[in-house]
Amino acid sequence: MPTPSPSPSKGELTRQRILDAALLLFRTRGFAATTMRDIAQVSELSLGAAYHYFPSKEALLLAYYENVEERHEKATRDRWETLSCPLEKLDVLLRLKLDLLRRDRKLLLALLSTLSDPSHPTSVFAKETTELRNRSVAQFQSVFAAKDVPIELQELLGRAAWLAHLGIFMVFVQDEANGELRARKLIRALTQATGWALPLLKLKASTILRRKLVAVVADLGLF
Amino acid sequence: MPTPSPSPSKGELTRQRILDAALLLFRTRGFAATTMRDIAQVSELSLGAAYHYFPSKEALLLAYYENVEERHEKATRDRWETLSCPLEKLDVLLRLKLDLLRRDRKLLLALLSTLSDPSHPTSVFAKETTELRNRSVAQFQSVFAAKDVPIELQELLGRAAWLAHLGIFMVFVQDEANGELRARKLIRALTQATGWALPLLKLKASTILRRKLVAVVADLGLF
DNA sequence: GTCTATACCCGGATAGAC
DNA sequence: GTCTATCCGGGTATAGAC
Repeated sequence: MPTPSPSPSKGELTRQRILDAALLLFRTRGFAATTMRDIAQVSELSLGAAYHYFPSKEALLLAYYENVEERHEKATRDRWETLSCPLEKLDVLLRLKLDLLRRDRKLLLALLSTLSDPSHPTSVFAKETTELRNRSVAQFQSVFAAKDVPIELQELLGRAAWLAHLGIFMVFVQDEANGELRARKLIRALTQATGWALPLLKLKASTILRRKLVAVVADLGLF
Repeated sequence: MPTPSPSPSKGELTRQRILDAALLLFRTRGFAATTMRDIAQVSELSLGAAYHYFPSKEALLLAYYENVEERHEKATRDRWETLSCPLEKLDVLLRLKLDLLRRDRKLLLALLSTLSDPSHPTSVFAKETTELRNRSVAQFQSVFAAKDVPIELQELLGRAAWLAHLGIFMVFVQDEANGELRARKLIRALTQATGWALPLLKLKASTILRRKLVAVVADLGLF
C-alpha cells in the first residue's frame, strides 16, 4: 500500500525541490540558457543526483506540462460547476488556460520546439504524452456534452476546438509583444464562431452533413 | 560585375560539397545524430574548414530550406504555364511540394523543432527567414490571381491556404507510417474545400462578408 | 582566400565508487 | 541516493601552411 497524497517521502521532496528550481530558472532565463548544472546547484545537489530524479532536461519540461494540465483541470472543474452553456464553458476553459500559461512563454517555447519530434520519447505527439493529450482533448469534448448535442458532434467539435486552441497558443507563444492580447481576441473569436456553428450543426436537418464531416475526418485520419 | 550562375569558384564548390554531405547525412541518420565532425569528414575537410563555410549546424538546415523553396518555385512555374484554374494550380503547387519533401521527413523534423523559436536567429518566424516565408506565401496568393477575384480575397485565401499547407505538412512529418498518404488526402480535401468556398466568396453578394472577414483577420493580427 | 591541425570551453548525459 | 570523474559533441580559437 503506497502512501497517498500526504506524508511525502524524502525522495519526493527532493524531486519537488529539483522541479521547483528548474521551473524557476526556465521561467526567468529560458530553457536553453538554463543548464542542468544550474538546476543542480540551485537545488543544492550534485549534477548526478539531479539526473537520478529526472533522466533528462526535457523530462523536467514534461513534468511542467503535467503540472499545468493538472492545475488547469482542477481550475476548470471548479468554475464549470456554475455553468452549463457550452459557449461559456469553452470561454472559461480557454481563459483559465491562458491565465495559467501567461507568465511561461519562454517555457512553452521550449515545449513546442523540443517536443515536436514524434520519434523522441517526450514528443507532444509521442506515446509518452498520449495520455496527457487525451485528457486535454477530453476536456474540450466535455464542453459540448449536453443532451441535445449528438455524441459524434461532441467528439468532432471537441477535437476541432482543441486544434484551434493549439493554434491560439501558438500565436500567444510566438508573439512576445502582443501575444496575450491576440490570444484573448482569438479566444473571443473562437467562442463566437462556435456560437454561430453549434446551433446550425445541432439541427435535425444537419444530420447528413454531420455524418459526412465525421466520415471525411475519419478518412483523412486526422485524429 | 559578379559572375552569374556559371563558373562557380573553388569556394562555391567546397560549400556545395559540404552542403551535399550534410544533407546526405541528415537524410539518412537524422539531424541530431549527425555531428559536424561527420560532415567535415565526409566532405574531406577539417572541422574548422566546415565552420568556415557554415557558421553552425543549423545554418546547413537553413540552406536546405532555401534550396527547397528555390526548386519548388521553379517546378511550380514550369507546371503552371499550362494552367489557369486556381484549383488546379493549388493542387499542383501542393503535390510538387510533397514530391520534393517526400524523402526528407527526418530533415523536416529538425527544421520544425529547431526553427520554431522566434527569438532564435534561424526561426521559421524570425527575421532571417521572413523573406523565404514571404516568397512561399506569395506563391499561394498567386494561385488566386485572376481578374474576377478581388485583390483582398486573393491575399486572404492565399494566406489561409498557406496556413493549411503548414498543417498538412505537419501531419506528413509527424506520421512516419502513413504521413504521405494522409497528406495526399488532405491536399485533395483542401482543394475541394477551396473549390466549394471560392465561387461563394467571389459573388458580388459576398462583398460585405469579405470585408468583414478581412477586418476580423486584421483585428486579430493574424498575419 | 582556402585549408589543416589542435587545443579548448561548455553543457547534456553516464559510470561507478561510496 | 548521492557524489566525483568522465565521455561526447557543438562550437570557438588560434597558429600556421599554401
